[in-house]
Amino acid sequence: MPELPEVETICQGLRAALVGRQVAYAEVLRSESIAYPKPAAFSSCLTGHHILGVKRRGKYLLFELDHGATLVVHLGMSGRLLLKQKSNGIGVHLRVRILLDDRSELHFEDVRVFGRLWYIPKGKMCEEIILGLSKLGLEPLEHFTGQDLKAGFVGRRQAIKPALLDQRVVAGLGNIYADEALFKAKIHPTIGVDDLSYADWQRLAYAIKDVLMISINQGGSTLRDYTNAQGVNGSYQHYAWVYGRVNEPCRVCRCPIERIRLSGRSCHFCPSCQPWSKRKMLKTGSK
DNA sequence: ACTAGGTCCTGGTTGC
DNA sequence: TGCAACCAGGACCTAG
Repeated sequence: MPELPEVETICQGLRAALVGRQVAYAEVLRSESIAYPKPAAFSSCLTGHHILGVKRRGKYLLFELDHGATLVVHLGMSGRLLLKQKSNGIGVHLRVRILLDDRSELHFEDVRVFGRLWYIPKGKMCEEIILGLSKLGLEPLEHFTGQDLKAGFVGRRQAIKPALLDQRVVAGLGNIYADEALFKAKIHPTIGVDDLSYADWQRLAYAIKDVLMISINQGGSTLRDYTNAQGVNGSYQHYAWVYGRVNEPCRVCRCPIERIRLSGRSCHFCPSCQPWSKRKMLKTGSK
């Protein structure tokens, strides 16, 4: 599942390979993968553009094109962007194929078809077309403090774990790194956002930055589908504190890691390092 | 305004 | 062995 570290890793790899390249042709193999404009228009609009830069915002990848246009990609659950020297047949999950002027190809593969691509023409802002992008909150790797984090949840009473998945507050966190950051900050995932102390928010902001930076240095996490643009797996999963480690001993206290269901998502934590405490807990759908 | 839960989608896993 | 049911989850939508 590509979250901020995985998208950042892909972004860095693609920037090195794609800046200066020209799109020779774009082929859409699955129309649902194109969010804007219509698939046929997407192909014709993209053709001929030079790629000037590659950036990341939250979990979105933005390819800056010449003549003021932008190609935006969200990988969703299982999307991958792979650089190929030439396509050896069409893979089952290949959704969009972009041929470049040096005969290399950029393949968008996506098993579960939750990923989307947008072509934003000159004169339009990405935020006009992509609602999710317009609402994105703080970039945790930029200036980002406990105060900022606390301010993002003012007036809310949700449990902290599902709250952290809200991209309108923190851009780029997903299920893996939300669990990891809460462990590192020693905060139980079901504690309400209105019940965290200032010290909690400070520890959490620091923990979010820390787990994201460590994962970027490991090339992200590979749990099932993810690889970088060169097809190489990430390795953060080998160092994860709690995510994907249900019933395994905590790396700090040896207490078995637990998994509950919270707002429809799996949630991993150490019941000893992240104690319930005396503070108010929110009702959860845990089983 | 906020929150929980359903939906999309497919391949892997589990259970009978 | 084979089939059906279930599970994973990011973003969006709807209902309460």
